[in-house]
Amino acid sequence: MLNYGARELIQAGTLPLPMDEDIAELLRHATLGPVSFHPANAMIYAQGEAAGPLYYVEFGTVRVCQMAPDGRRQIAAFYSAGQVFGFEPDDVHLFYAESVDGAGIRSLRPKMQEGAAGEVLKVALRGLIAIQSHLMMTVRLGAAERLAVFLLDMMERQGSEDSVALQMQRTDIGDYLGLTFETVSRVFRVLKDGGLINLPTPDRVKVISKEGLERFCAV
Amino acid sequence: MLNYGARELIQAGTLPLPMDEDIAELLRHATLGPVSFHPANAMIYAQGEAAGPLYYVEFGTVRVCQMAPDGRRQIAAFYSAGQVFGFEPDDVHLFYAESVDGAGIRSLRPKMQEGAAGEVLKVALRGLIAIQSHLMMTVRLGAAERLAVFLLDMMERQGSEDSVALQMQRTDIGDYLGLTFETVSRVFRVLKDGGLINLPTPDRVKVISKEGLERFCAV
DNA sequence: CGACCAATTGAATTGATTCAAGGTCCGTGG
DNA sequence: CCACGGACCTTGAATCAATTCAATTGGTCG
Repeated sequence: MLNYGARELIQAGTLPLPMDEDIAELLRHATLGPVSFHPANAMIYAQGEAAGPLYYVEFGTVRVCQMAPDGRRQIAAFYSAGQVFGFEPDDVHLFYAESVDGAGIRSLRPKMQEGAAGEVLKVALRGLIAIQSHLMMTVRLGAAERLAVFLLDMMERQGSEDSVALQMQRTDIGDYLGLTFETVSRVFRVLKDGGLINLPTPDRVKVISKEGLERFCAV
Repeated sequence: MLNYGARELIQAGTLPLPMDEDIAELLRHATLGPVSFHPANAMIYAQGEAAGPLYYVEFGTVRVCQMAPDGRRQIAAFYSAGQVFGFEPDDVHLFYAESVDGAGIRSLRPKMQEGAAGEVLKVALRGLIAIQSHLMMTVRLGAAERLAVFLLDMMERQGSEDSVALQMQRTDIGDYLGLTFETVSRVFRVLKDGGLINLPTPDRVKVISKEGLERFCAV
């Protein structure tokens, strides 16, 4: 369901994929602010703050996270150029957003009088589903499987068949996958020793066997 | 946000709470089928099957799950009397639903021509958010914390201040919390030895210190 | 060159799982 | 009525995966 109104537009995916058509449609019914630059690790909005506009990523990468009272951080999603974030189901932000690597962000205010509500909902729902299926895979998979899924998603997002640029550091990957950064590092080594990937530099992954990665995560 | 249209009606909660107003409104714009009885463990709809109507729980408990190819099962949510389930973001069921303990179910077909789409979306979104925040807590909490959160949620759902009736067995609780049934059993013992709960019977939990349980899961 | 930050690696520890018995409750049939 | 069988729950011991703690390496920028 949801085939009652929002239908076929929603597709599960582990990472929020760029969904050009819907976003384009959303942009058409919205006023975009100017590009503001957020240096690495700068906060975009805070947990607990009143939810305001949406945000459109012009360049760079953004992480949307939740902080537990014990200090542990869970990253719900990464957003990169062309994607929209800032949806939250409440008037107050339950999550906070930060620039990962220096990002250009525009505020995006849907023109409600033009009936943009439907467009907003579509994009919002897709985002929710993406986060949900990411969490679903996270709870049941082991460390190596999680990283394999992550790499395959990144390849798809970046439109590459054999390499991934990691815009975020190990700690971010860990908090996204529910692992420590040491475990992420160790798993990279396991995949490398297994001949599935290469790490020419810490922030670039050369995928040698996509099939090998896929074999891990048969979901 | 989603404060564009679906707003304040959506509230995060770990378990889908009965949301009388919204559900009542949804029922008003829908045709309800007769009550059909599903004995314990009977399937209500299958994974992969075309998504059809929604379902309203008259009595009993229902579990909505996903099966991984390796045979591991993840329960996304439990639904009990007065709740609606069967929402899925696709034309095809990504999840399957079963009766837990013998449940009476009515099919529920929204009357789209009467503009029921909005009502459906509200209820659907709340369900998604509930599942999401449940998964969010699952990934980062330890076994005892997960069970504490679960018990507190059950208390709230059942409107009790000091006891919980467990309609489901240990395996179900385990698959819901991402634990094995042995671990669930062991954690019950730990909580009991810690003086936080009592287990007069395996399916009834007497909560001695709600504060003690809450101290665990400060989220 | 030195300082700093990220990443890697190792060793010990923890937490949950797996495998393997028992124990309890309940319904059925002798 | 009691014995038996089966389903579920509990408990224990060994194992395994990931974390924690502790260096060490590598790269980058003053």
